[in-house]
Amino acid sequence: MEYNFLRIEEKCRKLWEENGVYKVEIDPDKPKYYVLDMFPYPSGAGLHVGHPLGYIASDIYSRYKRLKGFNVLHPMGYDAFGLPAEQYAIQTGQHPEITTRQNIARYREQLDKLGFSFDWSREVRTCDPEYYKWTQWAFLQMFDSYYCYDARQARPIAELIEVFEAEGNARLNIACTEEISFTADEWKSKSEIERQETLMNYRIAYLADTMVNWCPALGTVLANDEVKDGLSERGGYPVEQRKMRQWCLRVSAYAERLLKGLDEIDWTDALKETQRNWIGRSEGAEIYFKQAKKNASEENADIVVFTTRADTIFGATFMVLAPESEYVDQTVTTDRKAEVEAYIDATKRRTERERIADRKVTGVFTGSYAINPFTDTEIPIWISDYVLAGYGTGAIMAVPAHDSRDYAFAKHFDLPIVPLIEGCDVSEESFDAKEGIMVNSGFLNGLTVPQAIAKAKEYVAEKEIGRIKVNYRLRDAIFSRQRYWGEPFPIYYKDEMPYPVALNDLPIELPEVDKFLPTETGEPPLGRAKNWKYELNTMPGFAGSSAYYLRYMDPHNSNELVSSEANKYWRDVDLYVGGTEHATGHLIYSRFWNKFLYDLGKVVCDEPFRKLVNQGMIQGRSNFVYRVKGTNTFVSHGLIDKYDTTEIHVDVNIVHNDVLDVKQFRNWRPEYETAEFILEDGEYKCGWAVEKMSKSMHNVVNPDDIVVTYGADTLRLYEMFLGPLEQSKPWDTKGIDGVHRFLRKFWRLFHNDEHEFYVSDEEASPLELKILHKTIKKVEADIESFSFNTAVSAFMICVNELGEQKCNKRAILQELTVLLSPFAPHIAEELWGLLGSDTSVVTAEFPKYDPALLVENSFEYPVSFNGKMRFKMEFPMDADSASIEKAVLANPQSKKYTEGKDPKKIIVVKGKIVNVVI
RNA sequence: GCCUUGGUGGUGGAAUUGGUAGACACGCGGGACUUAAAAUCCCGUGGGCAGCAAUGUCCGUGCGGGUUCAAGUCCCGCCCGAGGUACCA
Repeated sequence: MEYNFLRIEEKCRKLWEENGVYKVEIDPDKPKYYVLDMFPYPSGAGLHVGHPLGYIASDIYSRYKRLKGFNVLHPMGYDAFGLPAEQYAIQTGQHPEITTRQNIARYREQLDKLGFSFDWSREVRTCDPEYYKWTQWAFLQMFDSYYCYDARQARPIAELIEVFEAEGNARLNIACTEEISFTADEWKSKSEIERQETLMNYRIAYLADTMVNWCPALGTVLANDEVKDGLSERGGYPVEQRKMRQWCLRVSAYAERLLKGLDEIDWTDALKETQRNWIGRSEGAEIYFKQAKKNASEENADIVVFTTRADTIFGATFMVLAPESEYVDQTVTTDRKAEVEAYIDATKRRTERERIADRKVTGVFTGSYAINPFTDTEIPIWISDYVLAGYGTGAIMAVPAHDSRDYAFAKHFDLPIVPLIEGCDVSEESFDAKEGIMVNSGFLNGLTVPQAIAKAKEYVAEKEIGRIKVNYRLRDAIFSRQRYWGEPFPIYYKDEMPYPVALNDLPIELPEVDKFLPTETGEPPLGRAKNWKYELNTMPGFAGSSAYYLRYMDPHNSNELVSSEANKYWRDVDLYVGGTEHATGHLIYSRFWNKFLYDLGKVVCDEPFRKLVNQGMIQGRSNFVYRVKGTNTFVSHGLIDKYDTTEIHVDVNIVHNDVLDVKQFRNWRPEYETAEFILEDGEYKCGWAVEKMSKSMHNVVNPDDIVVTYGADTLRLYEMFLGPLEQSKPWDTKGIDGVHRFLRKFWRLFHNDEHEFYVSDEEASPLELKILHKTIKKVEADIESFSFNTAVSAFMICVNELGEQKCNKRAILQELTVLLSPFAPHIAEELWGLLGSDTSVVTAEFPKYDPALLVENSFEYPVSFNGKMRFKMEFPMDADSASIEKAVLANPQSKKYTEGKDPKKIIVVKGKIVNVVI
């Protein structure tokens, strides 16, 4: 009976399945623990070895927590709506639902082979109407809510209407799209449509004309986090700015809470920092600039700017408006009109990518002037695309001496530069640092920059020439997609105004269409559906993934997203494992969504994910062969300098430790059947490179292949052994043999030379117990700190040491088996059975280590002289410093290093080291 | 540019948080078993110098300084890689 992993693993899967060992129910007698993986998008390529990395880690932790007596919720599902399935559908006509279902089946098959302890009875799929019913439901709740800054929470729209009827909106401090004001009478005199339009200004899910990232190639808009460098994340197509009427979510209303919440959760600093930057809180002031009389009428509104450097206002020598700014109309003078329009037109035509690519200074003068409220001087108003319409007020006061962008602009258009900080040199570049003493700044002179900022803000507020303001970079999420394969909006239109579908009518199911393309008139694909009376857009990918962790708590509930009983028991995700790529997308939206549901009283936790661990990405490691040009001869990597060769990617699955399997290579492709090889040391050595894992580079390693060759337990251990979980690393099968060897050795501890299962009932020796308990202690500490690579090492050391002892004692092996079960569940289960247990190892108890067994009675002290370790000495554990000092000096070897001198000092660190200073 | 990370043998990576650098594994070299191979096991393996040898000795954690009895670890100044972000006022 050799270690036959294929037989063992199949047997275990069946056993677990038949006994439903991973099924979990609410159990008030046990503490809960919720371990969640970011659910995968089931792509057509199937699972590669990179996917399971995080799943293995979370599975180890889940199994560990189970052994520790926790009631562990560890579910899995699929993020099944998305672009690739739809793109495939457009190309082939195959319905995305069919391909998605096939892909899911394939994923499931692959996942099952790896021995995960998921409770599949709780599986969710975002494209399932029973699931997206609750996505639609949440949307309607947002449609029916507004955000109150004073209460710091979302409230029902009905409440707002009451206030409007009673006193208008003057006293409200609420999140809105546009600042407007009206009285109760004005509200009452509004028509139904006007009222709906007004309410739209406050809804958390609202419709608005916004600048969106439009991707013509995909025919849809994209969220900011779906655009990378001006290209779409999926497909890499150009993206341009366009004004469109779109559904949006008022995420920005939650900016402050999203920021504050970060302080309470156990995420890495790097990830929290990324979110903080994305939210981008900046404290500053809005300052009102009057337009100079000579070219302004009385009604012209003040131009409001946002600045974090109110202290520099004495150096504001001009103003700049964004080309899309609403101030453009009131400032442009008749004689400048043509030029200004030409400029605005030109900027509109440039895509974001073009703007990033060539960063030339461009701009145009409006012809108008504004009055600097601090200096009372007139300053020109310009327009330039370096000012963004979407941030602050879309207008700035330019301080060329202390802002590099303003500086470049001033130099280019020859505008005055006034330095405001003592001793700074602005002849070559601006002085952007917030340090130094103010000069040329009236009443701010002599103050330090931070003092001046505070004083200037105070002044602005006092004189009512502006107000103190906190600005956020975080923008509302665009929530419409002009796509087929997504959740339909539960919205219908009457007189062009949107109205919610009744809750009883949910879900609004995705209709059938003849093609998955936009209609001839340019409407989204849903425009093709017969008798479709609802919104034609669908929801974006992040809609379905924003609250899926709640649905797992109560996945079959048809009355509620999650029952309050289930929610009160499972509360929040204790451990969330996934990639960093979701830092500014899913992990912001989810937190927002959860906070909204929290405001509604539907969930009990404000933050959804208590602890978050990011697994690193697994990159591909490509291999190359080198063909001599014009021949079918291939040269080993060490000899390529001597030939003129072409580098060719070779399938990594026929390369082992960078050595090509020549026979398999000849069979790989027909054209290589007759290949000749120039070998070195009798082998063909391949070149290699680390690249993204992809089909075209022939470096995709499928977990199935590894499982067939080595077994799931080896794969699990190896992926953990590869290095720290958080670190990105190339996949490399070098070394997998070592891990497999460990499992075989482990197996042999229980088997005699005739391959029969054999354990002795003898009592374990103190040394054997010590080995075991040392391992228990180390492995437990490593699991707790997610240091799975060192835990695997500890197992290897343990087995080596027990092997030396020829230890096959039942007591030792029983505990060791349980200890190993989170890492290599199949082999552990099999041995557990062989040891005579009639229950599964899954339900065993994690062994407790006994500190008494680890106590040493002597310790080997390294003895150093001037910090250099020279030799070691044995001491009893209870030796005191004085006796150690004495013994060290009495040691004949010491004489050599003290060179006859008396030591100046002797440092004894108990249990650590002795250092003699000469 | 800014933020976050990381830099240790031929390779992946350890190092109890300031206390024996290189655990564990791969690879490589040597040996045992075998007709042979596979499998398995044992020994060696950072570099230099000295020695038949046990061993001794110096140098070594990206670079240059510093603090300390003691630095891979702390401080200051650089260099390089990875990820995020960027006319955010």
